[in-house]
Amino acid sequence: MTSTSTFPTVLRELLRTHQAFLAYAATHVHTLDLTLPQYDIIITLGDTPGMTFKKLGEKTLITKGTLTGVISRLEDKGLVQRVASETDGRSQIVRLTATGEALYERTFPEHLVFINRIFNDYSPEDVENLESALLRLHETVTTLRSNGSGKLADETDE
Amino acid sequence: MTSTSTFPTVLRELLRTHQAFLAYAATHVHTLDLTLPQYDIIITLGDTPGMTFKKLGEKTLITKGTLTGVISRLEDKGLVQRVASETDGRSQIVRLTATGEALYERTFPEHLVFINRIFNDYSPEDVENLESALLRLHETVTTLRSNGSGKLADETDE
DNA sequence: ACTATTTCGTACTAGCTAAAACAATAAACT
DNA sequence: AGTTTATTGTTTTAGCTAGTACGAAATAGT
Repeated sequence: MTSTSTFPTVLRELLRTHQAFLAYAATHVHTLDLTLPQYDIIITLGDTPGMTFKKLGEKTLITKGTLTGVISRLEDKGLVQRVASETDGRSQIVRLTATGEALYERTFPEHLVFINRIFNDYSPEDVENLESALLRLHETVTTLRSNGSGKLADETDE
Repeated sequence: MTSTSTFPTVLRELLRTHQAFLAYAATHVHTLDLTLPQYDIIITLGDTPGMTFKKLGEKTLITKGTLTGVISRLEDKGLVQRVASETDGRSQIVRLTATGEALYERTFPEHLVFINRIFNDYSPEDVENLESALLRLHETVTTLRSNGSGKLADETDE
């Protein structure tokens, strides 16, 4: 490491790529007058009878506090609705309204085409390699986080 | 592609990995009472005579509007300062104060160790492969974005 | 039954984000 | 010179984000 580098370049590239992908996806979603998280909710609820906040948050990677706001905005737009759970007094079921379902049916196929265009020039192995490389990094980071969280300086040897 | 998948799984994994990495990096940075973007500014300015908002934004991937706020908060903490450019009446130079410089000197080495721990079990080729895979995805997305931005259905040929 | 703990969604805070509109300055062009 | 046009940083707006505290309901433990 000669390192005038700040974050190692691989990680900076992870941020850059992530950002570029979000910007790309947004170009399509914004034509629907929705934000990316909002559309993520729509396509997650599409073809389902609805689900609890908890499950919806797990699938979309949106934390519950944030989710409350996103769902409220979608409710204002008439695309989703909250229904009290019958089995659990604490839970709310979120599901698409008829309008939301119609939006999903109308736009999701073209959204898939739009997204999948990215991989036009990828072979199936290319995609798989990329995915497993990301998974490895993900798992490495997660493991580190649950172990030596916060502090370092413990030791460099081992 | 059979795809009942929402976002293709590779891309969802990109988001997840990105998110996991940020969470990991944050565990260290938060011990310094700084946010991730704030610390990113510190280490970008470290060992430099300062730079304009424009350049700082390009390096950290923070847009100018956001940058104004981040810099102001760092200024309130006494870590950076704005200096009017002598050559360009529009430009402001941002640079570390003595306190900021001291913080940088004191914390950056351990930050590097903390981040580089991620790649302990990676061979140099592993790192390089990961980086080039990300670069390929990045470039693909960027190219698509500048071409068929927004609309699809135009044509699949070219 | 009765307290204690956990879980679920909401409310609130500080902060990041992109996008658009703006004022001041600079550069380019006549 | 004087008039566009572009660039720089700030402001404003709507929205996402994590984190914390909260009330209500469920579960566990006694």
